Amino acid sequence: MRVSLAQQGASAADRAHSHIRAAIMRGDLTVGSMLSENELAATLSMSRTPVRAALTRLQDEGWVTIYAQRGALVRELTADEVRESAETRHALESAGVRRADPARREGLAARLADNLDRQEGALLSGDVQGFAVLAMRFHRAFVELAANSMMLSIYDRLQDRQYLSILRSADRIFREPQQAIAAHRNLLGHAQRGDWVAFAEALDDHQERSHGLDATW
Amino acid sequence: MRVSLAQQGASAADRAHSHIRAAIMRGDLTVGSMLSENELAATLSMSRTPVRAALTRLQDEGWVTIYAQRGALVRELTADEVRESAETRHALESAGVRRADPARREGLAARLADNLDRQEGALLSGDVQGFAVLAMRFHRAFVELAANSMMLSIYDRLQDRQYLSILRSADRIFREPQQAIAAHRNLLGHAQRGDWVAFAEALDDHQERSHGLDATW
DNA sequence: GACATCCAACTGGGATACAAGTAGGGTACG
DNA sequence: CGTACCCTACTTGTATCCCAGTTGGATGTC
Repeated sequence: MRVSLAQQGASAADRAHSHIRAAIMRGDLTVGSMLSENELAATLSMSRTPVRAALTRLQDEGWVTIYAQRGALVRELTADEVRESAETRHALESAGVRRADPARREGLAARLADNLDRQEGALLSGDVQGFAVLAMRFHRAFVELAANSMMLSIYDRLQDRQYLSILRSADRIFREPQQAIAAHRNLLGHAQRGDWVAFAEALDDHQERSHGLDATW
Repeated sequence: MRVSLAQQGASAADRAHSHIRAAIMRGDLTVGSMLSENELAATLSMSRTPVRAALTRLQDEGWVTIYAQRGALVRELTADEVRESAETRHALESAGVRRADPARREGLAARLADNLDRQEGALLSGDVQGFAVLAMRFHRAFVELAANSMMLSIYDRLQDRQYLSILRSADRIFREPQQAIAAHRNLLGHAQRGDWVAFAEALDDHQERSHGLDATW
């Protein structure tokens, strides 16, 4: 999730950025609500200037839309965006598997064994949020194989942005818990063998089954 | 290149952003030079506030690094960034070919025939910049196959950011003009047949040959 | 001449002041 | 009662002001 905790050394603009972002992810600031620079500045005990900078960044990242002279609206992801994000993450995960050097690949299963166990536990105990975080980390591991920080930062932004819609569509997973786990083990197997073609196809299938065209996990 | 022309309706911050960005791409603001908010504000006849917003955005996009109380430095791409960008663009182009629906694939050769001819012309006449722009459009076409605006916007940002280093490494191409064209035709062939595995491998090769690990074209 | 110190002139970060535009409600008029 | 209008209370966008931190050169000292 990488909700960067408000560091003491950070600038006011950074604090504002992470505060607003966290509030949206928590559901504290609901989709469709209008954000006022004045209001935010007051609650954060700072002036409008850093708040404004934060909102601009949040717009670049897709969290809000700023309407001139009217305000910043907390955006919903459109169906298209959800699909496009899934396809983009697919591309990055596949590229990670494709570029993985053998040493990294072999360590992968060991590194993810614990994660998979805990996924199962979360599914059985009905811990939606816990499962979501674990699954996100699981998928991220494939991108990490590429040893490419640029891909990772792009991937992280897409995944974070989708966190809410992932939570929302979680029930679909919980109806057939074993299938999701099986799909994950399947992906891991392909990745470990370095079979990126099979991986890509399995990931297509996984994305499809998990939620029509929703998030990836 | 998409150097967004300074629109009259745009805000001062937008004007500042596109002005500075264009100046860097033109080589007017050289890598390593220090930008002063005051100075930029003066030449653009506006206050520091919009300039400041523009510089912040440019930092997010990787063009400059802002040092507190010192100024904004026009950044050079590190070798790592060049490599990582090439790998990321590789992932997106391959994904485009993979996701292309047959109808789009078939139109591709026709759509790029003219481009390829003009590439050849630019190579023969020694028009470096012209060739660079054409080659960038050529590669972009593969991403367009995915019909995914998110991928495209990510790709565009990477490609723009790399424009200068592409120009710089152009001479390597001009030493063996026929090879570059042949590689492009080869890529196009794989794409048209929908053979994304072969496409990915050929693109690896193409990137390697064009410039060790430099830009993609 | 080499080095430490200090100071003045910068820098960007943030707060505040002002300008310009929007939306919505109250009011006057038909 | 319906409608057009206007005015007020908001909103963001930009300009200006203040502050703290950095830097590099001038100065004094050894």
